[in-house]
Amino acid sequence: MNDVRPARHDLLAVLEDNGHRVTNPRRSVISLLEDKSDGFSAEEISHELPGVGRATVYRTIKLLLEAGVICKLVLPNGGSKYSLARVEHHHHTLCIKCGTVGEFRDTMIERLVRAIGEHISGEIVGHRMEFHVICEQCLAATVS
Amino acid sequence: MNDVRPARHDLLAVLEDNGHRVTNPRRSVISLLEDKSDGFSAEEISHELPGVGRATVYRTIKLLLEAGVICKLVLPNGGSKYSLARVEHHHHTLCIKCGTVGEFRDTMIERLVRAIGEHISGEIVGHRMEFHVICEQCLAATVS
DNA sequence: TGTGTTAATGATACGATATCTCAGTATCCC
DNA sequence: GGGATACTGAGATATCGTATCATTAACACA
Repeated sequence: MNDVRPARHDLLAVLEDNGHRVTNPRRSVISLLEDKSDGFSAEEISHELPGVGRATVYRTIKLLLEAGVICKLVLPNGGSKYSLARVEHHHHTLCIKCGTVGEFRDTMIERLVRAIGEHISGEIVGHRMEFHVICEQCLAATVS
Repeated sequence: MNDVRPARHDLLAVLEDNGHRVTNPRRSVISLLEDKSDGFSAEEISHELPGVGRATVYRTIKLLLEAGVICKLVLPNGGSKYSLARVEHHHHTLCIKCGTVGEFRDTMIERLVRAIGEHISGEIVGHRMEFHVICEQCLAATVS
């Protein structure tokens, strides 16, 4: 638990390894989102990179997603956020105040999934679990 | 587990109790979605009710959502489905083939949430858990 | 180091989803 | 039955993500 080490992949190298070209727009996108520690949205990245086309931002994010180095989180309102996939299989916390995304890993969940699987009709092929929280920062801000 | 009894609320009465008017468009929407046992989307309802404005469909669904008698499920692709909230607090299964939504209740999950809460920074205010499955029908269809 | 193949780019159009606006209408309290 | 007002629906608008396609840049190879 909480073994969220910043196992910094070289995202550019990942693209290269997957047979994609290293271009300037991709460099820009990647260097920006490597600094985002608490999740980011595609539009956010796009706005912060006026020199890069919106389509390219979306395409780059999709490539990284397919490579498994970032992961997608669909918000309750239907929007999407992404976060660097620091740990292999993990789940997310989502602050309902500021939208910060965190990640954690817990083997109890996997055990639970297996246990529940035996009681559900059909075949389980995946699961999604997320916690809606008020993060430390927002808690502190509320108290004041 | 699996205690999904059809505890049929009178959805119209719920609206009334919340101070809303009973109108013909709302009657149409509600009577249609009371027959949907495996989830529905707003657009789906709208298409099946050409006589009712799209905005009204969305508005009615939102009212029912606020009243807590239906619940919203955000799909991995960002779309939304809704289902009648038959059991108080429950979780969903989502067939990745046909999109059918099921619901189930399991106290193990709640216990797990409490246990994990002690290890997560911040305050947990809610959670969401869903299982991606291939439902019985789709399994049967695949075998043939 | 040049060059050709081909992947990548970005402006723009498009589709899907959901909300907003606002004049006209229906509800329901009295 | 009448009136205040919540509700309706057509259409405009906003947002998110993808498709199109002419132009440009990457990179393997000579």
